[in-house]
Amino acid sequence: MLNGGRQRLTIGEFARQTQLSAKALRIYDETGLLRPADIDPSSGRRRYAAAQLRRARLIGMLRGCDMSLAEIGQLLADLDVRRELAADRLDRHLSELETRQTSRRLLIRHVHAILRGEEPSMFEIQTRHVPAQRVMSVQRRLRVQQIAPFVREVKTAFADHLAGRKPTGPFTLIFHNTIDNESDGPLEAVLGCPDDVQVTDLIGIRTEPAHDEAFTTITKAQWDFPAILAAYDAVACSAEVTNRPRSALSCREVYLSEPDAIGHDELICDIAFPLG
Amino acid sequence: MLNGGRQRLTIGEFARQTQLSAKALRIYDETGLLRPADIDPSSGRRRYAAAQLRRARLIGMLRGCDMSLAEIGQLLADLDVRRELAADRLDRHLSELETRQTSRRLLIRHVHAILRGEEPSMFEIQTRHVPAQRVMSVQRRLRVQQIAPFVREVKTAFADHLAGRKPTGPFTLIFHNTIDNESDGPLEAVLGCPDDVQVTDLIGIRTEPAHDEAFTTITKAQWDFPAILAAYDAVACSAEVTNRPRSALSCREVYLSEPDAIGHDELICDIAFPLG
DNA sequence: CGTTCATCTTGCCCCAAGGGCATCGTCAAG
DNA sequence: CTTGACGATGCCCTTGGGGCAAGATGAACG
Repeated sequence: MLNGGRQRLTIGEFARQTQLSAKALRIYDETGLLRPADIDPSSGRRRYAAAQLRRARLIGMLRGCDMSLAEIGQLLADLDVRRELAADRLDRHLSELETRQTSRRLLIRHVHAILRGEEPSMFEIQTRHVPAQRVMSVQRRLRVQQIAPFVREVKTAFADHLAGRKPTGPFTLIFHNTIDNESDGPLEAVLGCPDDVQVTDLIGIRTEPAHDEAFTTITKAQWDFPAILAAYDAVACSAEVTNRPRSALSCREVYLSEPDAIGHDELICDIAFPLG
Repeated sequence: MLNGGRQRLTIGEFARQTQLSAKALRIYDETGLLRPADIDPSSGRRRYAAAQLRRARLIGMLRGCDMSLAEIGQLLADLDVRRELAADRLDRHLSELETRQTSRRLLIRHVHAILRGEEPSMFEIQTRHVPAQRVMSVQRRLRVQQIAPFVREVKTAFADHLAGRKPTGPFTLIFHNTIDNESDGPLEAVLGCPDDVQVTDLIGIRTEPAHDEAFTTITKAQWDFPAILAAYDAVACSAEVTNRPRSALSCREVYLSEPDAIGHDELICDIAFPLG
């Protein structure tokens, strides 16, 4: 037989040889991740080539590593271009997994201390007064994965707008679930600025009122999700917070360092709860 | 004020103070994980007590550690009984996370070698002849989490049925995707037995045909999911398998040791592919 | 007192990555 | 030619919510 007559495997046979389910293979076909070598035009049956087994098993292993189909698709596209790109993507995925695991470990230590009835020893809670301050402000609704790009964008915009002048206060993320405005925006980024800085299309100007706040300073390792929940919990449970009424202001992260520029054990920001 | 008049928080206020979403709180209410302290009978509004903040934050942190709501519910129930039970459950969860991460790391090493174009160095593939053998057999369709209990049950049944006599072959799991219609193929557990052993309600008797097979022997660490996919891949990609036609027989795991009785670096089983 | 607007309620649809079932079409062996 | 094993498709289910709509309510303001 000629070209069209090469050995073809039915979906069941292919599934058996790849440890994948037929249903999964149909999904990989639909999403374009792994198209069968050809499809019988009369019956619609998928016919796979033996040469596709490698790719199918690779997909199965990457899924086993909790990589999403979308990311697997990108990795396979990279692989067709240059092997190193795919290897780099895999390395990035592994390092995300490791960061996440380290973070969960840290959080579980905190929860364990709580379950044993101990008071949180990993965080030192302090109190301070913050004077009123004029700030540049950008506010937006976004999902967890969109936070990092948003922060990068806003930092650039703030720096451009200051045009070389010094900010008058630290870069701060404010997590309000409530805003009297139209946008029910969860996240606001602010940066203290001199009096003569004006609004732009992107950047608003407002005055953050003076207040007291309870806070704790955390390292970059404690800042990764989900470990950061431990810090929030520690501040929220502290006597300073529970013994005074909560302020109408939302809780916030006050940055001391540039996240990309520091190591995991260096201090990165304060987790701060305004007090009423 | 008396009992009913204590300070109550609306769902929005409660959400803000716990870093949870209102939607999540409604789900925790529906599932009984965290019922509001009371509900306004006329408007149906949920009203939370300040004392519930601790439990809510605990739930948030456990979710951050990828614990399911069902398991969180069990942990909280344990917590009401005795603190140590909850702490033990948390430890078990962490150790599952660690095992999983170790396993993914191992699998990613294998995938990395593949991406670099190397041939798998972590597995030595061998070939052997397996003579025909009379076996006790139990076959069932089940999901991944059901495998361990099934194996325990079947091992006990086999041991009881042999009544002290020695099995004539190793305990083996055979993964046929091919028996029933669609879905994850059923799992068959077999154990070599003397000629006079008879069938029971649970246990069937059949003769496994003689065949050649390619196999590799793996450690317990390599046996955990998903790392075991690397071993399957290595055997499936080996010259022994690709250069000979596949047998009609399904691939299998031939056990050398009792999983619960060995350490992570000890040998546990062969991954074997029958050859045609 | 009424009005506004923020907030709350429920209900519905959506996500990934399939599992499982039913129905119907097809292929191959006896 | 029949039968039974496969395959294709479509629909509903899962987890833990996100998002939105419509309607009800509460509180603050004039």
